[in-house]
Amino acid sequence: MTDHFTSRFLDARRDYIRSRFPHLNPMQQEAVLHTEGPLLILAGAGSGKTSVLINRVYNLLKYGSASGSDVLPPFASEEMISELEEHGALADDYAALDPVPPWQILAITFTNKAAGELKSRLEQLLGESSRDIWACTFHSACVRILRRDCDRIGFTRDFTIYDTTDSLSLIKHILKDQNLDEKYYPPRGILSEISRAKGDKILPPEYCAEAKKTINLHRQQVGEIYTEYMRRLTLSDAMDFDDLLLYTVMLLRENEDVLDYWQRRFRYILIDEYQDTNLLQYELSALIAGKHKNICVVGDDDQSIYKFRGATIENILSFEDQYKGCRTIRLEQNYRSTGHILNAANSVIRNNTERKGKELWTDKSAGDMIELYTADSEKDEAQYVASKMLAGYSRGENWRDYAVLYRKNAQSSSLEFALKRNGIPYRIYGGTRFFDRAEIKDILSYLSVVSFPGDNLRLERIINTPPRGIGSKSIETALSLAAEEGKTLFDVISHADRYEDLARPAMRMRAFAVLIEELRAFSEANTPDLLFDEIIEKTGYIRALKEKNTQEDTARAENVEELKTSILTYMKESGDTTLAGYLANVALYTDLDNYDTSASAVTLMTMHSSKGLEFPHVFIVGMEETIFPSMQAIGESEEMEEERRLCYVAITRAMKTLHLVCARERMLFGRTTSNRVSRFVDEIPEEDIHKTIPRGYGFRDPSNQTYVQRSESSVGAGYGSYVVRKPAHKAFDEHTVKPPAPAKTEQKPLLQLAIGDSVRHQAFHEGTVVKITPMGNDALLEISFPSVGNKKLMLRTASLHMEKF
DNA sequence: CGCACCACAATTTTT
DNA sequence: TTGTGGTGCG
Repeated sequence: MTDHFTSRFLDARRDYIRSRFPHLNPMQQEAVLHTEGPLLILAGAGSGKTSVLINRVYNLLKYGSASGSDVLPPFASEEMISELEEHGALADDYAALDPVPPWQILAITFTNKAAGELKSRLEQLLGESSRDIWACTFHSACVRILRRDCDRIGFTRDFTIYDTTDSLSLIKHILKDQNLDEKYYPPRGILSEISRAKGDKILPPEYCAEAKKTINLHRQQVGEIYTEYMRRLTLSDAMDFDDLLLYTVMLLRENEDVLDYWQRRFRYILIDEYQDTNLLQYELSALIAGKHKNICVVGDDDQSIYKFRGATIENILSFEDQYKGCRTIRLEQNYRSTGHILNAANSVIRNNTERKGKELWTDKSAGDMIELYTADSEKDEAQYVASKMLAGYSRGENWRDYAVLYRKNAQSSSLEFALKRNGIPYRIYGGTRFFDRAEIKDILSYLSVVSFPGDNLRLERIINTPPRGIGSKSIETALSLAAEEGKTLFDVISHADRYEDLARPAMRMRAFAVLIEELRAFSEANTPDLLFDEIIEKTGYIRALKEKNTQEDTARAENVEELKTSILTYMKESGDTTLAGYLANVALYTDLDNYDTSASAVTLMTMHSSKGLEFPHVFIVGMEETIFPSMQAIGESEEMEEERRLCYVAITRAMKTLHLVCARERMLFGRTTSNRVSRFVDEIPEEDIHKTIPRGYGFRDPSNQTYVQRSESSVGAGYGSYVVRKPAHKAFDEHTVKPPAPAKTEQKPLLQLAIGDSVRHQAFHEGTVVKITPMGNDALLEISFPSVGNKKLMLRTASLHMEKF
């Protein structure tokens, strides 16, 4: 066989395999075909990276290393070449070289949701065999690795996972015990300091040593807290989120056989959102990939928005140095957004200096221009958003195609009100999470304590919930007794009668300990869902809530019921009926995992949570200095760049239309404030954005341009508008001179309605008034619309979009 | 021991 | 403005 033959065979094979991915562009194909050795994919927003990931896995499973290898199969022949070239029936078999078994692939994503999506798309493409692929987050991968060998690092198989709330409350306890003032030692700050240390692989001894050198008393004290924090976690057989990574790295570093096992096991590693990884995650991936070096990372330095929680953009910026001979592929064709939107995104991000440099392009049309609307107030801002949505809905758009993005969660409330008043269905993501609710934490604490009574933190949480006459004083006494004797709180309360100091609560404490023992015995023989019932029954938790009979407590009781659903779902989906398994799963679970794209409702979320999602129509509200960019980023160039990346992320969520909204004044911490329009708006080229200032603003812009009327037929009264044809650089003057108060809101007279009246609504069409409830100088209407069902609308708002007939 | 009231602060967030 | 946490009283 000649070299010529070899290269002909390899070419034919590669071309054949490439032809199996006709739906991908050449760059994407390259990324799919490069199977051997390190690969860095710089994937811009909307460039189809998920597609690439999935097809890469498909290629590995189907053709193995064939497309990336120069090894010939045994018995390579001329016939095989022609079969490949002609795409014959046997071509598939001839092309394959050592197909990769699914269990040798590890695909790491950042959220459970992304992992779930990856899994389901792989299953669609590959069927059954995709089951054995590890598609999970760093954290859940670590849990699985740790469970196998946790005895080597001094944990039991059933170690529990502390979430941020647990960690926070542990920190608070330690502060209290060490007589430290939360004012000078803010628990959140301490926790993120500890988290940062762990992320940089600095353990308490090293941290304390470093702190001693600095003669910084505060830091030394933090070192003490850190030491104690770790000590107590270990005592409770618990790990926090960072520990999962930390201990896994330590396990692999210190145990060659374990490292060897996992290195052999995972021949191919894929990591998504690499720009969001920290040092620990980098090290973990380097360890596992250490043998085969088949590591493929996907990321976008421009979308790195989590530096504040320890992500280091360095990982992606220096990947090429860390893996010599690495292949870098850029995916710059955007399949999501139309021209103006993309141009705006490129123009904004170009102002950052710390980046690899990447320019998105599209072969789509320019599409609609970006709209900038300058609202009066946050109320007006919200009403504008609602009106635009109603207009869209009346043109046949679906609610689910709309999203409103904002910088911080607190901005959601005015939007919520506006959407409610207008009868627009919406969903809010973020804010307080289901698993962070007190009642859920309570029940989960019961489950944890049943699983491991040595967990002082959680035992303390439930010892008097619902109230059973064990007050904080008694708990404190018991805790210090436990500390003195080196026992757990549970040990002490089990034998409370042996301690003089606990004479009074002794009976109640023992009764509680007996309750836990009984539940433990029960859990030995029963599945978690039955244990849940038993806990509710024996503790009277729901009963206590229902007795209060307030609306809030009823909602709480419902949440608790909902928790049972989560247990049942877990048991059904994983086939695992162990309590420890469920608890680990729950700790790693978040609300975003519940994100349901099929619901017919508009989406409200922070720009951060929107990463990875896309919507046909996007509104970004609060485009004002001190809000976005946020107050704390102003004057800090690194943070400003992160804000700008956030802006880039937000803009690139939009597929067809993008509305930016700023408010002339808004209520901030109970004060009316007025801020200049966001610098990011200025960074968008004039030809991509169309600035609207509502009728009634009688002020001149600095460049003395005339306002030109523009017709806006689709939206009702209140949003007819004037436009600056060649807008001034700023939407309004930079010193905060307030323009004369506009007289523009609710120019339409209120409708005079009675029950039974027929109305025609702009978006919901014809309907009949079925109920009117006066509320102050407004009224709550309930109108029956044959096309959409019953809607509750506020009279004042609805009058803008509705007429009587 | 539980509840009510007042002071105080106030991004972003996944696991 | 809103939510939280601490204190003081019943």
